[in-house]
Amino acid sequence: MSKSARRSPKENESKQLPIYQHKTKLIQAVRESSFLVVTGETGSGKTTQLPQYLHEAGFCKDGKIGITQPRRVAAITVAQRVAQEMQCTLGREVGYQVRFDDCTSSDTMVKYMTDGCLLREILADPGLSQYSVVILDEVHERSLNTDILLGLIKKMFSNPANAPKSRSIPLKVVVMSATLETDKLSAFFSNCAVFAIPGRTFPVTCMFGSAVGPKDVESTGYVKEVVKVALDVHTSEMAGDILVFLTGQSEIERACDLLYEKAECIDYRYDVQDQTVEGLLILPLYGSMPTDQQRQIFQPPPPGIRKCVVATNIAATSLTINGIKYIVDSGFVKQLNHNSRVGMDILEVVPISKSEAQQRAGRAGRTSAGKCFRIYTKEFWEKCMPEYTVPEIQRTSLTAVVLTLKCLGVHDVIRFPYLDCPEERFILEALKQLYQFDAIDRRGKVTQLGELMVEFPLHPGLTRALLKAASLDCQELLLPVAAMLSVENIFIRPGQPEEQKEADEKHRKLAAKTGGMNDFATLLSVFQSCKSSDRPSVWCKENWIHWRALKSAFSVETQLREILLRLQQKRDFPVETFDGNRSELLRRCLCTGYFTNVARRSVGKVFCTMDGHGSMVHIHPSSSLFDQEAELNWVIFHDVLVTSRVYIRTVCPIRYEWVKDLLPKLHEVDVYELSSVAREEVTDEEMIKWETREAAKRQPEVSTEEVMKKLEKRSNETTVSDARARYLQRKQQRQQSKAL
DNA sequence: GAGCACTGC
Repeated sequence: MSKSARRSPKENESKQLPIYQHKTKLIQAVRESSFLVVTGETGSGKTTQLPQYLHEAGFCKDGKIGITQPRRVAAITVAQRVAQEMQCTLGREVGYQVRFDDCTSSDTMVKYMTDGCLLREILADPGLSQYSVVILDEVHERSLNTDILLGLIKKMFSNPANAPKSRSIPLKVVVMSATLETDKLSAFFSNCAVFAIPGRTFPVTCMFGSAVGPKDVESTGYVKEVVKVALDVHTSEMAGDILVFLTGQSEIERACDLLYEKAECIDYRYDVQDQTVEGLLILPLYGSMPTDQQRQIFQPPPPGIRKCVVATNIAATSLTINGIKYIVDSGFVKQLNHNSRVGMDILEVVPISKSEAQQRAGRAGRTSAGKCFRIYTKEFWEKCMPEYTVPEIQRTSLTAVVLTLKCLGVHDVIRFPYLDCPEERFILEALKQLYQFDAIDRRGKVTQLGELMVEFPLHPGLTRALLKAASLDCQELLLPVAAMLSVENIFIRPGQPEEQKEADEKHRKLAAKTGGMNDFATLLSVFQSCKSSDRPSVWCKENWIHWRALKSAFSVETQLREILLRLQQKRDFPVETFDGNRSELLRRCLCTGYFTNVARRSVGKVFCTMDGHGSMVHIHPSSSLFDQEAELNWVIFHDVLVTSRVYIRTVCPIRYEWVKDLLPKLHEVDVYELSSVAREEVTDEEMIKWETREAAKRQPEVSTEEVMKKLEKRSNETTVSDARARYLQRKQQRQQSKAL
């Protein structure tokens, strides 16, 4: 196809982009070496232009150009724009692939996709033989999947002997990032060249405040302060919209309430048409908000009225709002951190990093020069805020990641080339869990079961339960449950007390339909009731269920069903039989994947986990088992939430006999022994030595009951009580500030 | 006796 014949009306526009001047040199740089780092801030045009340049320069002769994005919307919208610029139909030469939506064809030469999709492709084709160029975009965001891809690609090149032989020509790799830590990226890829492209944004003036200092890391006074600053901006600054960054839904609603109170006006929730307060349009924005309400954010305000969006971090990367000129930054974010010592995820409010603060400020300079009002002091910035956000790979449970790596032939998961290494105990914990699920054996080798498990986009425990169900021919029970547990929370709990009462009542009724004693069964019932309903969205509204979440659960269930069917046709599945009732069948399948999440009643309403940490937990009030008088001695649970107490959520009662044979597995393997196995494949000789040592350690006279008694005596983990103490302190301060 | 940020397969 000739260049002149395809001159696009957008071409002149593309030539205006900062990247255009570097076109020849960029193509040259990609030709000359295997790796290239390209840096450039927003507006440089790197995401849309570079793939086109490479396409034009003939890089598609031997394969596709693949470009990864951390988010679905980005992959789709960028592909749309590039297809338009190249004047072709989306899905032909230019396409995209995200979960549930594959818009590519055999003609596709330039393919945008999410990083998770490319990772899945590597599983099927470790040499990425279809690609001539792989471009990893937004690497500075350090998403889990991008980090894994970086390591895998580095490994692919580091040992030529290991390199897949399916390729005829060497792969070209381009890593694109904002101008952060570029030296680190270059060093990671054998000191490759770095290409810097200037961005095209406007200057943002940042100002520090006086309200939050180093002593206020635990306080919540920032909501009031943020409101004050926003009102100041409104009364004293030139025209331009305001974006306020807070940490969560309740805070945002409180801030919006305060904004109205201060301006003596009506409640924004009741009169959507009249949200203006003395020329200020107040709009909350957070992820779980209904989509039609979210859409309002993007509409320009009426003439003469200033828009003030009060948002979570969703506005930092995922959504871009036009016309923002002022930022009010609280300096905090809500972050999910995995704690390997307790095997729990803890959601906590922490100060943002300096790089994140700059990212937030940058949101004010998209269309013109802006201002960023930070409510914290310069001292807070210096003493409390880290340079960079801890990458996801260092604060997340690695069970699924380690299984993926193992299936890709990475035996030594500890010495895998990570850009930033996760703590060794995170990896050991993952190995231990995989061993407990029978996904790997004692040598750390993937079992047949593990090979099946890696195919499912689920947490390995849930996959384990699903596969058990499949072998008992009752997958119909588990498929919906697995789907429901892997989407966002489906139960709506509104802020208004009256609505809250109504929602709780509806949810209680839904639980009662299945006997009111099993939260997993409730999920199954909600799924089925909604699916068989004539008007599912209306059914959801009536029952205070998130229609959007349920819709995605339907898609997930279909996908899981397809994967299962494919595997059943391809491989031999173990077949077992079971006689017992349906409720027992469901619970027994769940036990196979959740025996790491078993708790036993200790004293009164307190339960004690059996996972080796012996944490004291309570059943969450949202559970149908909360306050049940019935004999409840053993339960399994889906997750843990640390707030005023350590709560377990999505719970169901089980019989001790069902997990009796599984529980010893929790203490069978010493993680430090596993670590030596993790490092490399051991020889038979070493293995025999190790097995002998293990056998000596396993004393047959120690019964499960005794192990459990020992476990119950262990005190609660300090980090959990720390998190709890922090929570209580915040709550108290909040109440005090309310009382004032 | 109730406090779930955001992504992704």
